[in-house]
Amino acid sequence: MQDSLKKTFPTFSNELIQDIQNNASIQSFKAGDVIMRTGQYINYTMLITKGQLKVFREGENGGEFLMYYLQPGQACAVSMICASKSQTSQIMAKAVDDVELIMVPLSLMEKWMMEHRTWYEFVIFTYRIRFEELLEVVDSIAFRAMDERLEFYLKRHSDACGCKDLKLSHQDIATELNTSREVISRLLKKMEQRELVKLHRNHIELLA
Amino acid sequence: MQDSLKKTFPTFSNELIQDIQNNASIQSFKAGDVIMRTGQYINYTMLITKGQLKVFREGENGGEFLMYYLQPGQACAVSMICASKSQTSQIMAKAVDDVELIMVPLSLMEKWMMEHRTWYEFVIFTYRIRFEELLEVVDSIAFRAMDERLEFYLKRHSDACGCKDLKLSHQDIATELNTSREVISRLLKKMEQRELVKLHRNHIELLA
DNA sequence: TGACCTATGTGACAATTGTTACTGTATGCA
DNA sequence: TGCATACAGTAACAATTGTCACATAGGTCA
Repeated sequence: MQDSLKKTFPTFSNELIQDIQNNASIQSFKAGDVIMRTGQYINYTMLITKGQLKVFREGENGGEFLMYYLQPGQACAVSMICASKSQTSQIMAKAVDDVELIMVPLSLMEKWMMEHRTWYEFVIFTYRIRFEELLEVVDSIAFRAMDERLEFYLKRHSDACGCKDLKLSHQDIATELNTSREVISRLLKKMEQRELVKLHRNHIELLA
Repeated sequence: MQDSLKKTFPTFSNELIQDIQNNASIQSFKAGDVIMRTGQYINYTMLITKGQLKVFREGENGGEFLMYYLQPGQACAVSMICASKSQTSQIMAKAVDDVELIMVPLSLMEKWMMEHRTWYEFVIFTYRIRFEELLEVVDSIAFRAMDERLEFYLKRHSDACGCKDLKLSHQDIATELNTSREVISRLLKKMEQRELVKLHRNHIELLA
C-alpha cells in the first residue's frame, strides 16, 4: 500500500503516508455503486486511489446533474467541507469503474492540517480545484445553450476516460444534463452532420 | 478598529485581531466600484468589514452572472483560493454599498493557518459557506426555469438588503440573470398578477 | 413648456427546448 | 426461432425563452 500511495499522491510526505497507513481504512466499490448519497451523514474525507467517481447534484424532483469527475490522486472536496462540521452530504457520488477509497476520519483530517504541511497543501489544492471546476460548470449552464453544453459534456467524458469512444446511451447523457433523450438525439444528429461525432448503438465516436 | 473587528468577526481570537491590526491594510470602495476584475492578479485575501459585495462570473461574450452576495463578517473565498497560488481572479466583484475591506497579504493568510486556530476555522468555514452557496446557484440554473430563478433572485436581493422594497430596474435583473429585459418584464407582470409583487418605476415591492 | 432620456409594456415572431407518440432496429434470452 | 426489451430516429406540437419593433409613461432640465 505504501508504494501505491506514494505513486497516487506524490506530494505526500513519508510521515503523512505513514500516518495514513496507520489510521485510515480502505473501502472498495463496484462500478455503478452509489458511494455517497445526498443527505447522508459524513464522518470521513475520501481520497481516491483507484477508479473514477462522478459527483452529482440532485434536484428536488429526482433530477440529477453531473458536476464533475474525481480521479485517482484526488479527493472529494465536499466530503472535506461537510466533514469539517460533521454535516450531511449535499451531493451524490457514483462509481464509474471499480473504485478504491481511503477513508480519513474527520478528527485526523483536522489534526493533520496542523501537523503535515503536505496535507495542508493538498487540502487547499483540493478546495481550489473543485471550486474552479464548479465555476466552469456554472459557466456552462449560465451562458451556454444545450448544444454547447452537450459538447462540453462529451469532452469531459472523453478526458475522463482518456478515449474517443464514449460508451454512452442518449438517455445517459440526457439524465446527467437534466434534459430529455429526444433533445440529446436531435443535437447529436446535428453534431454528426457537422462531422464532430459518429453515432453508433450505445456508443459515440468523437471525431474532433 | 479593534472594537469594530471584534464585533464583525466575533470568533477571532485577541491575538489574531492584534496580528490583523499590525499587518493588514484597509481599503475603501464606493458603491458601484468594481473591487476585483476577472483575470486580475490576486495577492490579498479580503475580509469585509462594511457594506456589501456582489460576486459575478463573467461569460466570454460580456455577460455577467450573479453568484452570491458577501456581507460584513464574511470573506471572499475566491480570493483565498486564488491567493493560495497567487493566481488570477476567476470572478468579478462589485460594491453594492460603500465598502470597507481588510486586505490580508497572501503570506500571512498561510502563516496564520498554522498559528491561529480561529483563523483556520474561519477559512474552512468560508470555503464551506461559499461552496454551499455555489451549489445552490447550480441548482437554480440546472433545475429551474426562469420564473423560479427570478423569484430566487428577488428573495436573495431582499435578504441581502433586509427590505421588501427592491430598488432595481428590469434591465438590472436581466443582466444579472443573463437574460433579456423583455423576459423579466413579462415574468414580473405574471408575478404581479399572482400578487407576489407590486411593480413601480425603478423599484419592486415584494408582497410575499 | 417642450425636448429628451430612461424605464416599462406589449405584440409579433423566431429559436430552442420539452413532450407525446409512434417507428424501427439491435440484442439478449427463453 | 421468436419474444421482450433497450436504444435510437423522428414528426408534430407545446411551452419557454430570445429578439425586434414600437408605444407609452415618468422624470429631468434647459
